Amino acid sequence: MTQVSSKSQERLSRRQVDKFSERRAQLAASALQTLSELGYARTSLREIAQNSEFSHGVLHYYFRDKVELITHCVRQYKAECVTRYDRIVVDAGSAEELRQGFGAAMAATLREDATLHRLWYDLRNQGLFEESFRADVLDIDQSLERMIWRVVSRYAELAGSPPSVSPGVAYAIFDGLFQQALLGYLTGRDSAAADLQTNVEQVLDQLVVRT
Amino acid sequence: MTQVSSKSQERLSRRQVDKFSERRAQLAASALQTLSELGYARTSLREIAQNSEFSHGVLHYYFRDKVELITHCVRQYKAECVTRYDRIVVDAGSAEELRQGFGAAMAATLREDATLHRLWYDLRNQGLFEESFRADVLDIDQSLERMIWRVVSRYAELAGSPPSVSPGVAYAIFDGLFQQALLGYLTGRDSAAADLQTNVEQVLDQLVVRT
DNA sequence: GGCTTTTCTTGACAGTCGTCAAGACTTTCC
DNA sequence: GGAAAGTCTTGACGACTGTCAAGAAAAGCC
Repeated sequence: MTQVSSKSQERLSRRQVDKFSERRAQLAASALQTLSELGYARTSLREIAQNSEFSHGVLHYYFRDKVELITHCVRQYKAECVTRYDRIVVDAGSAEELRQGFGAAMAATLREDATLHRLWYDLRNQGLFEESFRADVLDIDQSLERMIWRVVSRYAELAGSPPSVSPGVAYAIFDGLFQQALLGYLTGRDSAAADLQTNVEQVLDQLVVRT
Repeated sequence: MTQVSSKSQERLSRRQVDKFSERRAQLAASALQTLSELGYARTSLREIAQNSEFSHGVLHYYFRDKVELITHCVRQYKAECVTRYDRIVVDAGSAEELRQGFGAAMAATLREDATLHRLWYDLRNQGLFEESFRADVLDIDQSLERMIWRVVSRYAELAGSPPSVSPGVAYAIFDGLFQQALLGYLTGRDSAAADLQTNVEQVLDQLVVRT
């Protein structure tokens, strides 16, 4: 954008870059909202623009194409959710407290962010078909696995017994439980969130070897 | 199609109905293949027709619209896969045999039917967005849960200890493991199938209470 | 054989899609 | 002030979508 390197120019440039990526983030937020409402298959750029305060042409000013927009969305989504349970891990003073905090937090995000989770599973699946999203999907998935492992390993530590499963298996298990609960929740099973909490707490307990 | 009830007419009618639903099944198979290759978002009726020996117009002769076609596909898919492990359950003479058979069968279907499984997860997710698929998705999901439970409960029986989880939790756990393995397998992790087998056998063992 | 019904193809329709270019508007800078 | 750079809108393009109607082709019937 600028090749001169005077201080004022640099400051200008930086400010512009900031503004540029601020708008990118703003548009990505609109895209994220649209995607979480409609799903990948039914989301168009015009629809995204209508959920923002701009016209559809501006998307190509801030993003090269649809793939770059969605990729940016996915990355933005990741940053928000990948530390979801860290607070609970740090604050928990006992195994029991961690267990209940984790179960409650999963049930809470199921209730509050259901459409966003639904989108994540949709996009993760798109990554199985389309090469373009694959790298980001795998990256986020690994981050989520580490996030879950922080919970499980800390729980084992507090409980005084080592975990009985690998990080990958632990993640797969809680992901399976969550996905099932999401299906139930979004199809109107009222007990879905409460059941999830119960199941998560029960399973977490079984993931450390009994002494 | 016919209101006369002479025997020859009935026989004709029945033959026609059979032929009609045979062709439906044939077209649904083409659709299933296309869907499993491209995913729901990228599959069009013309593409499906190109994967069959007919032209695109014929789809509207056998199916009211796209939704009915895909719904029919999903039902057809279900019939094939919902009894996948029943043979193993019946044949297994010991807990150990069942455990290894189940692990091997899961790994085998991961390798052989990966794109079909990918499609199933895609369509299950579409059910979270689109009302139209929801009923069939939920129906199939429950069938799968029962299928898994036949394995787990039989295993517990053979092992002489009751299961430590509910049918829903058992299904969620193995579904999570399988989905993770599918992600690994389709993104080129060579050990995905072998890992799945190991994990499934290990987890199944943990799902019965130790005595 | 001809007649009727079923089956399939062709071509068109109205609409939507991602993309992009031309230009208007806004902001920034000297 | 005016020039320059950045930002946004508008309208168009070719391609693709699901749907449907008209009629050709095939099969079944007497």
